[in-house]
Amino acid sequence: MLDIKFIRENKELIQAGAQKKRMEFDVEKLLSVDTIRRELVTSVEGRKADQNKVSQQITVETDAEKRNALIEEMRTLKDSIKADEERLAEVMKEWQLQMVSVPNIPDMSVPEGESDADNVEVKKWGDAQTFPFEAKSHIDIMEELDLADFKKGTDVSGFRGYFLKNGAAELSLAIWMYARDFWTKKGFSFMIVPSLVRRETLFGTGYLPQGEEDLYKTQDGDFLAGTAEVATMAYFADTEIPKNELPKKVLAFSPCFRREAGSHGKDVKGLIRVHEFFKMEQVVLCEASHEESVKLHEEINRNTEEFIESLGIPYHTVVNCGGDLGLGQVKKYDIELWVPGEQKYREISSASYFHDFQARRLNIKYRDEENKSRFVHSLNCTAIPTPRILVSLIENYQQEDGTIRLPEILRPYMANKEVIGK
RNA sequence: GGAGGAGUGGCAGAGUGGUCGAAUGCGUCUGUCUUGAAAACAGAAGGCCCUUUACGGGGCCCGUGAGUUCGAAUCUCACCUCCUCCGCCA
Repeated sequence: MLDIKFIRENKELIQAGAQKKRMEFDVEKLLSVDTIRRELVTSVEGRKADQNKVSQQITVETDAEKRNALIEEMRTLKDSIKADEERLAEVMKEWQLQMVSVPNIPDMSVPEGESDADNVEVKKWGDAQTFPFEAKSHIDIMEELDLADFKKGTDVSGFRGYFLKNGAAELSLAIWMYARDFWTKKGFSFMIVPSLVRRETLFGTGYLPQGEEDLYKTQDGDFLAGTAEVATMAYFADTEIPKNELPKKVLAFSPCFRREAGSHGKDVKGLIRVHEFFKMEQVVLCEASHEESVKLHEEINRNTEEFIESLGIPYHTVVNCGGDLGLGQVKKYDIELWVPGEQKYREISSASYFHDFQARRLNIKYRDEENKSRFVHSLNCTAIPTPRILVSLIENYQQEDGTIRLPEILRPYMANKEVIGK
């Protein structure tokens, strides 16, 4: 959500932003609804003021005759107010629908482009290693070492289902605990948050009204969130955060559920794209300053890069083009890890900032230096998702004998084991 | 799942149809006093929206949304949340 006054004064910017994001949005349509809205509000409120004045003349002491006269006088006024109020309600509904569809303006530095194919590499780390033997896919490696069961996965859970077993299950726990240590050392507070969330939380974070088909829904009308960001942001909804607690940095853990509605044919095997997974997410709230947002955006993205570097997995970072940005995002980086089995980079992390887009919808405020109430800025970035991280971890660390060497940093979390074998 | 009770400002808490954006207490801020602080005394203080160059004017907000009424924190309905008891489950 953006400020309607800002939209009014910057309609060209808004329209250009929507164009850059390849989103259909007509700012003139919103503004014409807004004009009608304001005219109606002014006229209705003027008559309400009259009505209130007359009402105040009627008190307990008013005699019956005068009372009846005044009530009669107001009857036509009331009817006219009512008619316009009904019209206003309809206009407001349309106005709100338009307002939640206004795309946030992408940053100047966001490249033009249609889709993820147009994202621009901004950093590359590590060399895609060549193996002196024939490299296998994580699926083969894991099945041979009895680390996963995809057959049972689909039998039990359905399409894209999986079981993690033995060393892979332990490795998942190890990564979680290492991530928890890594980020708490950087000043993040650790939270385990719900995945089962109410509709409003998804509106607040910008996943609704668009994108409903990607979410699992319960018979009570609640949803299973696709990221811990949803509950974490909603945790702060309708609150005022003391300024000295900003920036607020949270490492949030939760199960995540995604229907992957638009990607039926893609990545149907293995652990790349699954319906149910776990994720550690960085969520940050800060003062309403573009510079602060940019600084923290770089910082949280760098955190994940460092984490990946400590695991020794080759990656590159891309800046997402306009067409690959969500409704509320101002700018986004994706970190993609090298997957030897596919000979390409696959997304592992996504870092976005929103300015006050989410905070407006969720009503998250603080008081600035002048004691003025303002909306915070919000940002988030994947810390680490499991099991997807296992794909590149296992494939990059596979050995000729079919076993998996463990990155040293993880060994303390794996009872000092060095290798995952049979 | 069944029965009952409750939701008021930063907090506690009064208010059951008009004089209530809301008593009172605590807390907060500003003065006076003081070398300074405390105490005491005096005073101030919410959000959203429309309008105005500005000063200002106006509307809405007592969990949320509808309704009754000339007039609603107060009455009616629905929903949400919390509490108590019973049932069920871990």
